[in-house]
Amino acid sequence: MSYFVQVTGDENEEPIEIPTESDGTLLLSSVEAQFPGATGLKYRHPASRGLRGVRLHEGCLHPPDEGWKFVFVCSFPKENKRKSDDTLENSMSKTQRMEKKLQCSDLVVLGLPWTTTEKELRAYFSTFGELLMAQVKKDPKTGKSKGFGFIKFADYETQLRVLGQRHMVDGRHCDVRIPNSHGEAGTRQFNGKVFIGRLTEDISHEDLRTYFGKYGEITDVYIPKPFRGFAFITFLSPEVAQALCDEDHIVKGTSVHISNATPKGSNQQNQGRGGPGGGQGGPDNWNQQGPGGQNMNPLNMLAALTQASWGLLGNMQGGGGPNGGGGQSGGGPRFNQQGGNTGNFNQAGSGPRDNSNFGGGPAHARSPPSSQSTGASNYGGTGGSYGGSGSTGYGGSGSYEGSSSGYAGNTGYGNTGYGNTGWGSSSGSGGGAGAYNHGSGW
DNA sequence: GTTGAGCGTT
Repeated sequence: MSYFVQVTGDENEEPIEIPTESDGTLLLSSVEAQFPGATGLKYRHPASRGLRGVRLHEGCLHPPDEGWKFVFVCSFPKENKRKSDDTLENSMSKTQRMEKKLQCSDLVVLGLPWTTTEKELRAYFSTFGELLMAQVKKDPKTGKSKGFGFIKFADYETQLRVLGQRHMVDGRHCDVRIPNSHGEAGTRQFNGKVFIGRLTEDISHEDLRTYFGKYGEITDVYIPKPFRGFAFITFLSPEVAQALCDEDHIVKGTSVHISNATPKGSNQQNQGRGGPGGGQGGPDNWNQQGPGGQNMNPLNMLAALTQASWGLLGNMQGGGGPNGGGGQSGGGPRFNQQGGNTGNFNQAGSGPRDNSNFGGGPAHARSPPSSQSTGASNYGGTGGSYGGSGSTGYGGSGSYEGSSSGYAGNTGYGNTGYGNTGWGSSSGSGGGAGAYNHGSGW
């Protein structure tokens, strides 16, 4: 049984109760579920009146000597501070307004303890967001749990978030996946996972979170033990993950290499991932795939991912943006290394604290907030949302090596583009060379 | 009374 810790994003806000693990620790991921971008907790000690940090080790927050009896306040990296949910909900509503609402699917929860009840299942997953359904499958005769269940969330972002990480229910690691009841390959949902190579042992979970948190909200960090020289980081936004791919970054003085994390056992660079492969499995189901494949450039992936996973397709008509190239052939998005003016991923709002990102954080900024320029956004147009009203221009002035490509014409989201059939299915109706518009997925 | 990869009586 777990205890509930009162956590707030700001000292003046009403706390949210977040369940601890059975060992009494509180998972940072549980906190992040409610407070995206949080990197730790602090509390005001009654005696010293000072703020004290909560010990964090490998994603587990350890209670102070006094226990979890205080109200704990989230720590955020520098300017990343944000109120718990305004950014989230703002961007969400915008996203949903412009698109048919991103629909949640039932999710299967594998690996539940035999003893976990529906109530407990609900209690746990409710901490991520509104839960519409929770059931534990049982043997009709004995009434005993079969060790798995199903849940469904109300908000798609919640689903994304939950899919993006491992879970601990009643002391057991559980996996949440999109069900494949129809036998075949099943549905692998891209969850923004990247492979971090050339890692050194002195780089911790926290180091990775701190460093890469600049680029977007992180939902999971996994460093295999014993140490193997690499790690996986999962971003809430697949775009952020893809944008970082194939880059070198200096973390704690070490140059680590970021590349795509692909499911083990299939080399599917060119297969279009028709039936998205294997599950959303644990970290060990992933291995590195060399970045060299011809279709593996970030833009390709971005195209597919953006369309597929965010369901912007039907409306991705290009043009119209401030710098829009008209028609359906806006230039491909260019990711600015340093937030230059051509950055299509800079949001319209010019400030470093742009509340229009999907994940709340600098989700689409290719660079840390501090270096964001005032470049107009072609990503969403008005309001700088992920497809706000008005412009839908994805393209714009920044092209990729001069090629232009359309982003329109994907087949959609729910049952075709993303979830169940595959998501390399862009039809490529864009103009120009269409270089990034193939249905080959990645 | 056990178990630990998987996929749902409606």
